[in-house]
Amino acid sequence: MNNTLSCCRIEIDEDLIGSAKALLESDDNALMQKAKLFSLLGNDIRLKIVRLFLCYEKMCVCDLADVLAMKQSPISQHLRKLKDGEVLNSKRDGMTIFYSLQESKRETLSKIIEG
Amino acid sequence: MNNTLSCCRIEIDEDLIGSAKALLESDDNALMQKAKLFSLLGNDIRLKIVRLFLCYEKMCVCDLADVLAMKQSPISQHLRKLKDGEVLNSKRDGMTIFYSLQESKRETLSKIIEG
DNA sequence: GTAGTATATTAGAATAAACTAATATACTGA
DNA sequence: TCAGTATATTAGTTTATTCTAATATACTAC
Repeated sequence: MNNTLSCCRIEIDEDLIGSAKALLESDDNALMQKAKLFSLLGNDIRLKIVRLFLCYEKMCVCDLADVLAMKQSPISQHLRKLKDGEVLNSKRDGMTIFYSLQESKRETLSKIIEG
Repeated sequence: MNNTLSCCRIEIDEDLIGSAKALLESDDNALMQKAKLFSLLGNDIRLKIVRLFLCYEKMCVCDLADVLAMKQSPISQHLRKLKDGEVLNSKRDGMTIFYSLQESKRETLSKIIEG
C-alpha cells in the first residue's frame, strides 16, 4: 500500500525506483553542472561562438559581431554568459577585450562539440 | 572603407572574419542539430531522464514520476520533447508505454553525459 | 583635460519554456 | 459494454531567455 507511487502497476519494481534515485543522487552536482553547460551550448549563437574558439585562439566582440552578423550588444551578453559559465576568459589588450577558451575546458568542449 | 564592420579597428583581420564565417557555414546543419540536442539536455529534468536511460533499458512515465518526484504530466511533456528530438523511443506494452534510448544515440549521449 | 572608440550594462519588449490543472485517449478486464 | 488505469494533450500561468535601444564604463590619443 505504497501511496507515494504514481500508478497502481502491480509489478512495481521498487528496487528500480530506489536504485534509480540513488544513481541520480550519487552525482547530482556533476549532472547539474552538465545541464548548465548544455544549456549554454543549447543556444545557436553561443554554440557557434564556442565552436569558433575551438579554432581561433582569441577574438574580440567586434570580430564575433562581424562573423555572426549581429549587433555588439547581444554578442556581449552571450559572451558574459559564457564567461560566467566558465567557458571563456577575457583579457583586455588596450582598447580591445579579447575572449578565449578556458583551456581547462578545451578537451571537454571539443569532445562534446566536434567529437 | 568597409562599412559592414562593427568597429574601426585598424588591424582588422578580414581573413579571420571570412574564414570564420566559412567555418561556421561548412557544418551549419550539424551544429544546429547539436544545439538542439544540447538544449534538450540543458534542462535538469530531461538530463536526469536521459542519464537514467543510459543505465536502465526501459522505464514508463510512472517510474520516472516516482524517481524524480514529479507529476505525470510534466514528465510526459519532457518525454515528448525527447522523443521529438529523437533521443528516446516509446513502445506500448499493454497499458504501459515504455520509453527507451534510441540505440543509435547511445554512444553519443554516453560520451556527452558520462564521458 | 577632451573627443573618440570598444565594450558592458541596463531596462523593456517579445518570445519561449516549464509547470498546474483539467480533460482526452487508449488500453484492460469484468 | 462499462469501469478503471496509464498516458497524452491542452489551455493557462509563471518564469526565463533573447533581443533592441539607450546609456555607462574604460581605455587611447591628442
